Amino acid sequence: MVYKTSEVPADIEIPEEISGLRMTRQRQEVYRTLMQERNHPTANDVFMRVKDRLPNISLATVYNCLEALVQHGIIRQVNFERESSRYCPNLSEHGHFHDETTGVIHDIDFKPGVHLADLLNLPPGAVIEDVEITLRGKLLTA
Amino acid sequence: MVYKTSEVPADIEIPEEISGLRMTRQRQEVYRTLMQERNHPTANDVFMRVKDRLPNISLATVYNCLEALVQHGIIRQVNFERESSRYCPNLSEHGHFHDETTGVIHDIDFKPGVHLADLLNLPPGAVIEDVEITLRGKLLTA
DNA sequence: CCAATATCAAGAATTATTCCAATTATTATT
DNA sequence: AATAATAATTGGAATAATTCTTGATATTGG
Repeated sequence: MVYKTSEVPADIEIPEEISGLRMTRQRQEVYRTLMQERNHPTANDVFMRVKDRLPNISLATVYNCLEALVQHGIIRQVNFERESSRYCPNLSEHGHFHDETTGVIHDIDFKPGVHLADLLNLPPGAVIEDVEITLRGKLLTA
Repeated sequence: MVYKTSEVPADIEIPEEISGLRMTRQRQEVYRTLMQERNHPTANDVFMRVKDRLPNISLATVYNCLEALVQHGIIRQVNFERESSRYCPNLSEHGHFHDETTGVIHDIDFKPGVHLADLLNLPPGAVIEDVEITLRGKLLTA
C-alpha cells in the first residue's frame, strides 16, 4: 500500500519495544518513515525524511537505527548490485524487481504455494538464514 | 571442478576474441584465473593471482577487465550484501549460497525443469535482464 | 538518587570502486 | 611498412557509502 504524502496517517502505532529492542524516538521515526514511504528508500532518503520530525538526528544515527531494526528482524535490507542499501518493512518472503528505466523497485511475490527452498539443489546440511532475490530489467508500458 | 594449484592445466584454451571483445593478455589472464579458481574471488583476489603471470598489471586494469568480461556476458558478477563483488565464470542460471561459518560460496542449481520467472508474480510487461539469488546461512557438517 | 549501560551526534576514517591523464599497444589506412 | 586513429593499460587521485571513534545524553536497574 502506498500513500500520497498528504494522505499519510499521522501516527502509525509503534510499540515501545519490539522483540527486545528499545524503541527510542529515533528508531520510531525511522521505522515510521519506512512504513509510510514504501518505495525502498536509502539510508540517506530516510535521513532527509526523518529530519522533518527530528531536526537534530544525524545520518550516523539513521544508519544505527536501520541496522538495529534489521538485526531484530523488524525491517529488511535490500541490495542491488553495489548501489546504496535500501530498506523495506515488508517481512513476507518476497523478491525485488528493479526497473532500470524508472529506477522504481517493485516487491515481487511468489505465486501461491511456491517455496524457493524446495526448488533448489541445496548442499546437504544447509540451513538458510536469509534469501535475497533481485531482478533487474525493464517494464514495457506499451 | 577445482584444481590444486600444482595441477592447474598450464594453458586453458582462450580464444582471441569473444563476442566482440578483444582478448588482450590482461583479459585472458583475468579470465583464466576465474576458470581455474572456482571459488568466487574478489577483484583483489584476482589481482594478486594474476600478478604471478603479469607482474605489472594494475588493480584498475583488473577492474576494467572484469567489467569488460561481465558486460560481454562472459562472466558474472555476484554480490553479497555490501561486500566486495565476486566473479564467477559459471553462466548457467544458478544461485549462490554463502556459508557464514567458512565464508565459502557454493553455486546452487535449480532442480530440473524449474524456471524462476514462472514462479513469480511479475508486474505485467516486465522484461527480466538479470536475476540474482543469494542465500546466506550455515552448513551443518554433523 | 546513583551507577551502569545504551544510545546519540559529529566528524574522522575506511574501503571498494571509479575516474583521470599520460603512456602504450593494437588496428586500420595509406 | 609507416602513420594515424582507436582502444587498453597504469598509477595515482577522487568518490561515496558506510563504519568507527569519542564525548555527550539519555535510560534503566538497584
